[in-house]
Amino acid sequence: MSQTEEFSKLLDKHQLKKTVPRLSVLSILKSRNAAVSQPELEIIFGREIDRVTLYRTLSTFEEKGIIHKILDLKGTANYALCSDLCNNHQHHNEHVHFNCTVCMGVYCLATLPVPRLDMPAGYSPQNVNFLVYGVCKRCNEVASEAV
Amino acid sequence: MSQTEEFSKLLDKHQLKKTVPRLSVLSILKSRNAAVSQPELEIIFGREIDRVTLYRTLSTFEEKGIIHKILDLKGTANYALCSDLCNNHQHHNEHVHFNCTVCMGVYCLATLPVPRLDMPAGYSPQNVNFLVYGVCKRCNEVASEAV
DNA sequence: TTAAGTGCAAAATCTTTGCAAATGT
DNA sequence: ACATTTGCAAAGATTTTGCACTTAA
Repeated sequence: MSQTEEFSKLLDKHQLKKTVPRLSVLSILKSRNAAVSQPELEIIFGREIDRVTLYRTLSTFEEKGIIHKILDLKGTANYALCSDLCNNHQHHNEHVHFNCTVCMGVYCLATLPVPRLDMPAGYSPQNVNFLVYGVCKRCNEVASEAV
Repeated sequence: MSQTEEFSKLLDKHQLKKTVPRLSVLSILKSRNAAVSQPELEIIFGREIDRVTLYRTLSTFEEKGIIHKILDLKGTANYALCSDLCNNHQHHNEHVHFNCTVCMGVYCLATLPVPRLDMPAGYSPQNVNFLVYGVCKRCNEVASEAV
């Protein structure tokens, strides 16, 4: 299935029209293996997509469970496509994210399972968000080359 | 040791002057066992402390490692006093936080240790942030009484 | 006394809202 | 043709900056 078909199907599934801004956002997010920050998306699209449209696109996608939001160190929103397991009721994006303090990139560590936790009595957990701060692989490599 | 003495010592330790805004902020945070959001602090202080002063107070406290910041569901900053283990180089606030989706409160689950994680090769972790979303004890109780 | 800290005003950002025009189905 | 979605303008909210006045040491 081509990417265009895939996106069409995805938007259809959620009764969303296939508009240029929506397809562009999906295309960018699909092309990355890291989460993309909202400011970065604004820069990528420039005048092609209005800033307000971007806000609305991202929030409808998030409501529908098409993408998920990761808040980084600075509280900036970063977005990544959800896996097929996501739906609009419960996001199963239960993997660990890594936020690099050098390049500020947000990476999904899909291979690391989120450990199980025993909540104190009375608390009903719904979702978890595990974020590790540190220096990512690429920034570590750049640092060692510079020596 | 009285609370006043305690705060004086804390501020001295970090070469910060003992001003009214700083002592007030410490006093509020000390009186809570949950983290307090910045908007809530603004409401609590009203005209007593300028909004800008509050921003500056919170950011210097965070830099010095006196308090730590937890970003909630909505990306709003919540602040809590650090334990004695914190210092300004490395915050050892490695415990799990719970963010209630009903009352929006942020609670420190100090009894729950943060599980150890094996990072993929090349990544240098510095700090972790484990946030669980759900319904807190009090909101669960209120809900069951209402039935 | 004097360096640090505060408060006010104002700038710079970020986010939301209302509505007319454009677009997808 | 019609409901949805977009883009613009403008309002609202949040955060930062500059500077004169105040305060702690």
